[in-house]
Amino acid sequence: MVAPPPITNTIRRLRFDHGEMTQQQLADRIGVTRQTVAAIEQNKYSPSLEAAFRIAEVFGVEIGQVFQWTKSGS
Amino acid sequence: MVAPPPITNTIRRLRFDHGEMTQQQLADRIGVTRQTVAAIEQNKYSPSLEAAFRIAEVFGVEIGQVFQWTKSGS
DNA sequence: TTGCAATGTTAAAAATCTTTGACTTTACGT
DNA sequence: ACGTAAAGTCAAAGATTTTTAACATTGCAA
Repeated sequence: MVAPPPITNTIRRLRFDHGEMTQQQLADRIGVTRQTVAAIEQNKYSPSLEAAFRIAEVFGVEIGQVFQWTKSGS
Repeated sequence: MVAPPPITNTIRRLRFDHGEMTQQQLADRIGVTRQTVAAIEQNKYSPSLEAAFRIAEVFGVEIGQVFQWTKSGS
């Protein structure tokens, strides 16, 4: 599949709302690479559930406040 | 898959709390196969973020009420 | 202007998730 | 006992996510 995921996110805003955290710093805290954070921010693909949990934890919010799923189709 | 994921879930309970929904019925509603639901229920692996969103929607709860992430050692 | 940190981007390989198909087991009703 | 639905399990193939490594672009400060 080459279609972008129907899931958007507010990671970029959350990073800057939290001390202008860089992609690298976020990547280090959630245990993925800088490129992975960049790709997720740009909705190239949506992360694993575990990565999503870690990101939400870093920012102290619920997963739903980081990722927005637009129930398309159906 | 080499190690079980540090994410557990309450799908089995939720299915039975919602009219004894079968794995097949849940699978149909979230767009995956029966084997995938079975594997997730048994924590063989954790699902994609999109699958997690769909499951939570079926049961009308937040992702955090379906999946529990135990922030273990990292 | 030059240098540097942050970010954007790509390709290939690795890891993980999902499907398909088949077979087994369990539980329940007749 | 038999038939059936639901669930457990497995292997191989397919799809998606992540890593690794490299190079390009942007913005800002000295």
